[in-house]
Amino acid sequence: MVTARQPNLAPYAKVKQYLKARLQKGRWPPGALMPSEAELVVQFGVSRMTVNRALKELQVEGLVERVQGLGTFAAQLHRVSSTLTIRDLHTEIESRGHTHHAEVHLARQEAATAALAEKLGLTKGAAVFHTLIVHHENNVPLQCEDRYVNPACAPDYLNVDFTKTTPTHYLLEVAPLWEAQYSIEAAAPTAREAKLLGIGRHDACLIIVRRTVSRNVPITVARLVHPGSRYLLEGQFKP
Amino acid sequence: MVTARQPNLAPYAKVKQYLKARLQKGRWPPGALMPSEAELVVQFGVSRMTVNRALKELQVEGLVERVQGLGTFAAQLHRVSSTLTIRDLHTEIESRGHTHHAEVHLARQEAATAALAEKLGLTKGAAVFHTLIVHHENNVPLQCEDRYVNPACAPDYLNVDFTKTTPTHYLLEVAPLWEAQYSIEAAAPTAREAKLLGIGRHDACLIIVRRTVSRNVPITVARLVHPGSRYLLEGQFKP
DNA sequence: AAATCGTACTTGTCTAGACAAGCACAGTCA
DNA sequence: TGACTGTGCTTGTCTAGACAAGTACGATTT
Repeated sequence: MVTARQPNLAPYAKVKQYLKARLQKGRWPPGALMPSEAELVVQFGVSRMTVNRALKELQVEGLVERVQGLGTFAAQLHRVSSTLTIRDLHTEIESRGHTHHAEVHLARQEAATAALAEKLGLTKGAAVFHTLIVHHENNVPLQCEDRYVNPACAPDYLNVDFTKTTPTHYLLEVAPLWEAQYSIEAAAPTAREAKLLGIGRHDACLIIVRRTVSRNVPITVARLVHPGSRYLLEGQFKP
Repeated sequence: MVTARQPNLAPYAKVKQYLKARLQKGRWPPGALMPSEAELVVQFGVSRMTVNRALKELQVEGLVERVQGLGTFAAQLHRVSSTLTIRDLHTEIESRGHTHHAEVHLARQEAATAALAEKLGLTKGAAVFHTLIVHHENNVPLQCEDRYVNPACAPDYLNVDFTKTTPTHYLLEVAPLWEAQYSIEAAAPTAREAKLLGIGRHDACLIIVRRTVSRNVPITVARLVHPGSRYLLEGQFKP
């Protein structure tokens, strides 16, 4: 037993660390049967609940697979999955130590088209709030935010000063987030977007379309257009 | 107590469901103090370990925050984060019920440039494997895969028939995945990529650059170029 | 007034044992 | 041969109690 690295580690954490280290060293190839809870109980001299916790956490992390009646198996790791976090742009820019400012190009009430009404759970022609805001990082346009909001969720939306707070931030305050769908694609901007972002009509853009729902009521649909040359989504995966 | 929806639900799951439902209804605004474990023990007539499990799982899901000595609080939900899974392209296409085939345009050994050697943990001029493969979905080019592989991790890489198995799949078999970094951006393809994908030189592409590491040894660096009009990354967030 | 201490409450973790449920496999019976 | 049954393994879940550790707050002392 060579697990005496961290003497003050909790017992469940010791078991977990031991298994994780051996998994990484390739002790159990993907799909191989790992020691049972009973064996680990004897090996570490702890109770079964403690071993169970270690294994359950490894299962949540995707490192092992457990089957009742069969045993615990080393996971295949046949996928690269990582947590993609879409944060509030203002926060993201500030955290880089840069300055953020927003230009509000449009903020008004409109009548919903059929397609939009569908997405926001309204009827065609119902009132919706529409804002068009360009966000700058160090005075360079970074994002064109074209957003429609369900007035029922945020009646005061149009009175907010969006040069001081972002729509994302305001909406999260007003309506706690309970569901979101997004899609990411590369495409050319519309003529208007190109002009607002100060880029060419045929420059590639990274476009995120996001729809959020709170308590089963659609809140907002947003189209976020970023100049491809200035925006990068990054991520990391580590078990 | 109105939690008798699922009579056969395990006790810990009942507690969890109860709290989740009330959180969603806004019973506790973000940051509010929620019932303590002791209170829930009395309310549900279960042991503390059972309540603890329910709360711990809600914590892992990001719905509550717990502070030792203070209590359990409703989480802020001030972030949209979801698991972005990058799967093997072959599997992804097949799961859509479409056919996949690959054209191998290049598969040879080369000498590493300085930049490449850096990324693969080799010295400049060392041997690297280089493949250039175009993947088709229903005979339409979907991805141009430009990949460099560390020969130490996969000595037989160049002998694999990549019309039958994808490099991603083969490498995951040979070297279990332990770390990956990726970036996603929108940009124009190179002239060669445009030709291989059958698109215009100025059409927007979604480009994923991925670097994977196994057991602290870099395995491969890949540049995956997708025509923007034919590829979409989608995701969902739901607590 | 400021620093210290004690107390009550919280979550974090562990134990030893229990029963249920799922799976594989050997043995039995028709 | 084929269907059934028992047995021994596994994980899934629960219990009642215990001690540790962190926080807030009031009471006491300096």
